[in-house]
Amino acid sequence: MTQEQRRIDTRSSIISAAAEVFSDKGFNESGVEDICSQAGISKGAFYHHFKSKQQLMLILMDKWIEEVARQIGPIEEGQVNFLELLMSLPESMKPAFTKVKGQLNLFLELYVKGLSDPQLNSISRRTHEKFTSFFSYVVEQGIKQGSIRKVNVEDCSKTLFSLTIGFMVQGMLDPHSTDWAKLAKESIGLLLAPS
Amino acid sequence: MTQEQRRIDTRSSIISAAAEVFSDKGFNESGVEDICSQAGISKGAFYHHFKSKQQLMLILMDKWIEEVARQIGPIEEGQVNFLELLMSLPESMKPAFTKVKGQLNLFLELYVKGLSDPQLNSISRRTHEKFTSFFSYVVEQGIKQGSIRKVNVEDCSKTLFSLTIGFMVQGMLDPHSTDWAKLAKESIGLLLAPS
Amino acid sequence: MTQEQRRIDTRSSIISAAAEVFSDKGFNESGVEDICSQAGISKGAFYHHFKSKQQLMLILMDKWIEEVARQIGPIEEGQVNFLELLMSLPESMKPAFTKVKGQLNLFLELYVKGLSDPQLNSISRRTHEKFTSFFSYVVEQGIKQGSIRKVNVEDCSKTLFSLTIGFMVQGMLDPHSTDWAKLAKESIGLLLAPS
Amino acid sequence: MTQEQRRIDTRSSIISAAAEVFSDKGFNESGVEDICSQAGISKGAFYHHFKSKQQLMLILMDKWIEEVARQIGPIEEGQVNFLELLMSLPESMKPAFTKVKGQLNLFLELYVKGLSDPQLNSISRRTHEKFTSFFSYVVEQGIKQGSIRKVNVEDCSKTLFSLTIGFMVQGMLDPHSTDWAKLAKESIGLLLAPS
DNA sequence: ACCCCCGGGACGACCCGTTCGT
DNA sequence: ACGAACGGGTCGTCCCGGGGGT
Repeated sequence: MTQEQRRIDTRSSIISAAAEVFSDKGFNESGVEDICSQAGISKGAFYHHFKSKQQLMLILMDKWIEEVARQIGPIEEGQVNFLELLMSLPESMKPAFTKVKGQLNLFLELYVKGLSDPQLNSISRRTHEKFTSFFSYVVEQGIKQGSIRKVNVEDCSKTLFSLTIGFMVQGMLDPHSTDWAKLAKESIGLLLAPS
Repeated sequence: MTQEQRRIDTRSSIISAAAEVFSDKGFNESGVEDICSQAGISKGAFYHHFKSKQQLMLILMDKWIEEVARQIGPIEEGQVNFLELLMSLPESMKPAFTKVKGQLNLFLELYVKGLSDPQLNSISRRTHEKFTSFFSYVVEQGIKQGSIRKVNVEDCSKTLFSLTIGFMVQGMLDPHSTDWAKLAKESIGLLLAPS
Repeated sequence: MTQEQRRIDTRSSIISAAAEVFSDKGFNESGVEDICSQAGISKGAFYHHFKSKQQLMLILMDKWIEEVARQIGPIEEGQVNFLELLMSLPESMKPAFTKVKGQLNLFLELYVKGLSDPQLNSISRRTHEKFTSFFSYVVEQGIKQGSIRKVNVEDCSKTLFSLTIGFMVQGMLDPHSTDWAKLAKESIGLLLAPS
Repeated sequence: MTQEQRRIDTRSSIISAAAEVFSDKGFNESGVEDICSQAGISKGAFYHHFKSKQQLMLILMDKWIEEVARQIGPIEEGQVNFLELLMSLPESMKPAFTKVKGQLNLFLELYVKGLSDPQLNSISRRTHEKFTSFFSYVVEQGIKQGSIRKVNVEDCSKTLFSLTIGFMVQGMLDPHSTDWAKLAKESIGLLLAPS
């Protein structure tokens, strides 16, 4: 039991150390050594738990993707206005994003690398899939409900994904001069409100 | 003169070799050695012309940014419908993008890195600035003209930039299943057409 | 008793795993990990039974040497022709060698290392001693018997050892093109048959 | 020119440093670092000249093999007694061997590894070939000349190779108690002298 | 007493961007 | 413009110890 506990502790201390270090300096610029000393363990321990730096990072990304999926996932069934849900999303995710602010760097770095690097490709694809399937669902429901204009669901979710990425990027580049959440909200409104 | 010519030739051969190699393997993964052998020169020559790998890359990005600016820049004054100009932009840039397809990888990689890395930050900022100022101009004119709905110009250009980045990314992830240019066009229409 | 049995089982499973792994990949190239997983035990168990990889290997070699000694050892007292005994030795050992074919690699590797490495020196010395003392005995008897030409016994056994090693090596290098046992037999005949 | 000279100097200083270090500690036990500091150069220089530790060692072995081939190679055409040539060989090679005494360790280590390791196999094969073809030639001539008994040339050269290896090994194990060259001479005599 | 897992930390070969003498 | 040399840094591996658990 104690043994099992120790294992888990060490493992998660490595993971959170890695999250921090990667976020700080980027993947390539982070050494395994850095992560180890940050986690207070040895390289032996590191390679006992993970077979490579890359694998650790993949795991990290998986967690991130699942985390995001969990945040956008649960739509309270009930009397929701789906358009409003969508429009309020940026605002409601703001705290989540600012919390893991550093992570976003890493995530985007890897996401973009995944566009061309076959080894990381699944990161990009899965992220894309999580978001677009969510958007598709919401838009579809909104259309049924009448709160969202009749649009092509597939296309629409892709456009929404564009906005998501685009505003993320701009939010990182210049976090303060603009209220990105508000802007996103308005854009969504323009796109989807019934005329 | 011959000296001068040779100098310029070498320099540009390095640059285009770098463009190719970087695009192929990414910045970190490309060695100076690779670039040199691709350009058919020695490391001595390389460091004679550029003081570091990073500097070369910065120069490369500069060229890229200027190139893009040149492509979107010249608006034929005259009887243009500014909304249509905007809407046809994705389509008209398609060949330009597919031609330098590999470059886009590199550009996005660096652009995203620049979001957090102070050394590369100017890449991201300047790119953003080029695009948004162009969008601002066009939207402004369009509003005057009446072809574009009355919107906040600043905000609108940011939204357009979001779409630009977002569709670029998705276009790289999955170039064939969707006609991204058409989709972008429609999105722009929804956003900007006078109601 | 059950305890004791288990202990012995584990121990010998480690030993035979080591024999296999070492033979396969050589001593340096074999990791303790490899041996453990091959034996189906943990590293902890390994170090419970043996104090180091090297010690295990020493033990392994000891077994090998004793095994060989046992094979060449028992000479049926009685009406043997000692020359014929010697000449038929290569043939009769052929099956023994081909069976443990892989082992021979390891043995020679360590034997040769032992020539210069003080830590392994006893391997080489003891092997040499086992063979030469056996040869000495046989030759001596053969001379008494008259089946072997009058030669210097010491020198002769050294020459026989040379042939042993030499044909082993060549047999490994090229097992099939030549009938090494037959060749060895003839060589021995030439050397020892009474003129 | 000076540049070229420097290149050659460095290269050969690495090679001789490697010869020394390898001989001293064996291949696996020698670090690239050791070789570099022994040669008074940096790791960068090392990898500029050789692509791996292994490749360097292969080159070293090549040189060794060629060197040995050169030593046994040139048979003065003229009035030689081929049997005597063969019998005096061990004696005449004694100085050559004692000079490169340390090398022999390494050579045997690699030779034996080459028996099973495909990457090193050429070392063993080529060595074997150099020796046996030399022996074949001499024996053949000796037979024509009448100084050597009529034997199967191929088989005979293999037996001679056995003796070569066998006495080398024993000579390393115990250099002083026995006059190996003399012993080898006698063995050859027994094998090849016309009856 | 036997065995397991976890961990330690030194060290391995190799690569890299860069400088400097020619 | 060349290419030899530099030397610090990389990830990953290795052999081994020690504290829990059965």
